[in-house]
Amino acid sequence: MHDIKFIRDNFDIFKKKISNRNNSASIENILNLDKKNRQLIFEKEALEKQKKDISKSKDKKMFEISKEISSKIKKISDEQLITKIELEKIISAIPNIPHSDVPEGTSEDKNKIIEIKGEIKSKNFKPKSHYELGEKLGMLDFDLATKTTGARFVFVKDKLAMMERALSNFMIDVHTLENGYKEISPPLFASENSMYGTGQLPKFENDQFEIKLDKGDERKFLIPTAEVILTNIVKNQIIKLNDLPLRLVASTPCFRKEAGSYGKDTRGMIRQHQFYKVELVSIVENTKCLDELERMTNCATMILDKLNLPYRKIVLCTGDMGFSAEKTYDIEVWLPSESKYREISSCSSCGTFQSRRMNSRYKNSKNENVFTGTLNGSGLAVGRTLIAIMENYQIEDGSIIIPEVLRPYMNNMDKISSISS
RNA sequence: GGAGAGAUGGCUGAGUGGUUGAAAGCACCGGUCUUGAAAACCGGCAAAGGGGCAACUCUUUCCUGGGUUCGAAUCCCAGUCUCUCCGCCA
Repeated sequence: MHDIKFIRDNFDIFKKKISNRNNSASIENILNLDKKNRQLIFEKEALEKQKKDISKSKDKKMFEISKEISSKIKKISDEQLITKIELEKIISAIPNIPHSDVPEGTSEDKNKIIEIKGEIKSKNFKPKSHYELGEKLGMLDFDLATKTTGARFVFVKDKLAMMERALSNFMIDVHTLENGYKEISPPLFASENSMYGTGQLPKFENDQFEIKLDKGDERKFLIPTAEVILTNIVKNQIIKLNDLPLRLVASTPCFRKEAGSYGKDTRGMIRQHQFYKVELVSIVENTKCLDELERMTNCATMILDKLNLPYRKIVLCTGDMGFSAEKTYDIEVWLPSESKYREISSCSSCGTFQSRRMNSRYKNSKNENVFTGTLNGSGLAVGRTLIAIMENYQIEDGSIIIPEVLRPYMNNMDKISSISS
């Protein structure tokens, strides 16, 4: 959520910054609505004052007048409420303002590569895709998922299932033991309000799976990422300065409709309706967001370093960032079968954008209540990491060498092959 | 699912129709004392929003939404959530 005062005082700057993002919201009406809203508040408060004075005076002669004032107040405050809702509807659909050091651009070609790391090992055979490898091993079964569930799901079986589980455990261990994150096992449902807090609603409802409840009261959604539920932990809260930074990690399934991705990545498990992800969330003093973003991104790349997977780090341009982000690094891992880098992590600072929506604050050193900074990043997407290992660690016969660091998590096996299983 | 109890400021917790925005305690901030700290003592301390260059001022808010009343934390109705007991259950 944006600060209306900032918009009011810096409308041209605001407009310009927002125009860099893929944003369709019409913002021209904001100033008018804001002005109208404040005018109505002013009128309403003047009447409320009159009424209050009468009540205090306990002057029976004035009681009738007070009743008349009440009906006037009702009328004005109804109109004010409508105005305010309309204003909030517009503002809540406007994405965050990009940080000033984010490159401008409308599409991904303007993203900037920051770093390329890890050795891409050339193979003396044609690398297979993860789904060829997995199906040949009998450990990835897309047809079975189609039978039981539908498109964009997969059964992971046997040693690959074990590796998937090992990856989650390995990543969480690194983040809890080395990087100072606290492990959380959260609910996988989020309330409508929580979804609003992190910015999935109202604009991206079509991407979300809503739960059908027995009773018709509050709406619930399957989390599209643990970011939603972890970040909302601090919703409506005033945190003590001493308790910051708050660093949380969770491994959870994530559920996404992938609306608008029809035809994209239909083969394999790159893009599924359900996938595991280890998510990092930091709640920090709002002055420390960018430092924390660097730190968090390093925590994510650390996993790839330990797994010896080649990757690159890019900074997203203004038009390619997610709704709530002010700055985002994507980490892309090398996939030999496609001869390209594919996203495996995305780390974002949201500044105070989410905390305004959530009303999450802390007392700063001057003892003032100020909005927290929130960050989230994948550390990493487990399914895609599995893919990356399969493809990068494959040998000619279709077996997969298990990365050293994972072996302790897999009964010290060193290889997955159809023969051994 | 059945029966009760409850929801008040960062936290704990008084308060059943008229200076109650709300006692008290804790926490926090400032000060005195101390070589320093602690303790003790003194003072300050809710939030959001509006107006004003500012000092300041006004409005709203005691779970949420309605209602009664000139006036509601306090009375009435509906809802949400929490706790206790019983039942059921991984």
